Amino acid sequence: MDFTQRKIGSILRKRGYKFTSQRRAVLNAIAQSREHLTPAAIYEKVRREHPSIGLVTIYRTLEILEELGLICEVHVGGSCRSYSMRRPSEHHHHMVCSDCGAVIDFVDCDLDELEQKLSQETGFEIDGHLLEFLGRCQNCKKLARVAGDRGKNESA
Amino acid sequence: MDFTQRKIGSILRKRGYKFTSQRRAVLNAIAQSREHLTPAAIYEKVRREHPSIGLVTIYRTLEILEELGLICEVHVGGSCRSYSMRRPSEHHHHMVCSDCGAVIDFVDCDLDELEQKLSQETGFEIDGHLLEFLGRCQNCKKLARVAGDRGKNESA
DNA sequence: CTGACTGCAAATAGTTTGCATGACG
DNA sequence: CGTCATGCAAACTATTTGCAGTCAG
Repeated sequence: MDFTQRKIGSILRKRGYKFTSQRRAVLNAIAQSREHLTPAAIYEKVRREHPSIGLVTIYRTLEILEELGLICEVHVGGSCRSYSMRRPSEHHHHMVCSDCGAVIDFVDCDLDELEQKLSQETGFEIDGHLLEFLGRCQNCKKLARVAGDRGKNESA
Repeated sequence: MDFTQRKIGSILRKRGYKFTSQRRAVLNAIAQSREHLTPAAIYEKVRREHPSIGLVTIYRTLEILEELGLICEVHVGGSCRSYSMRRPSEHHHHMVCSDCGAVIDFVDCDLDELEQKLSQETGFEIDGHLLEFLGRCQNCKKLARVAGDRGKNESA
């Protein structure tokens, strides 16, 4: 992880926020998961080590963390509010597994050229883009193949 | 518009759905707007000519229209549930104006190469992608410039 | 200490479901 | 005519807000 707890703490404090145990727990939950998590999922995770935490706190913490750019949203696939850690200052995109929800980041996108072309053609002033690939990760692909071999009769 | 009312009617009927005046109205509302509309916005629009329509009907109609591929969702920018007409059978993407909400479609995306590369590197089996550009359309750009010239003091 | 943070309960907003009536084909 | 669609009310889910007690700095 590129952002250490310590570093995050100081980022929060610099902005006048406090680094409470709840916020630490939320951050941990997100950082420890390679998947993107919904507020509810984060709540469940955090509750294990912090049974008294309220869902409200999750929402408020997510709002702050996003404002500070410490986490970022994932869009593809149903729920529109899932979060994962952001690698510092990297412009990046997501590849989302539609089966297990795993998210792989990648940096590589050659959209500048397209961006310029579109900008010229349409007169748009382009601020940014959202690029996400949706598919199946290696693991789920394997699992699906096995299940497929076994379940050739019960195909719905 | 590439889908005529008539054609849409027959598409619906082919699938066992009926082409009611409410569905026609919803379709009209979406087709007549170059912007993407939220269910609530569609509701308001449709109510003008169809005061007794229920919001529920909007939701149910949108579900069907999306299932049939007649409309498609836009993601970028706050609300996660906005719809616009889909040009038939075109794989396309959106350019969304963050000021006025205008959506311009474009077809051109050279992501196959990137897709293959990512697929090889990560083992993902990629099903599709979501690509949206966010920016300011020509018109809003102009307006902003004028406002900016006038309001150089009152910048909030 | 003091202001920011937390958890609770309640308020909102957005979306879905059950049901009796009404309209399409 | 039968089936699917509609509109209403109510149920749900997700998210936000108000408030009094609590905690970090």
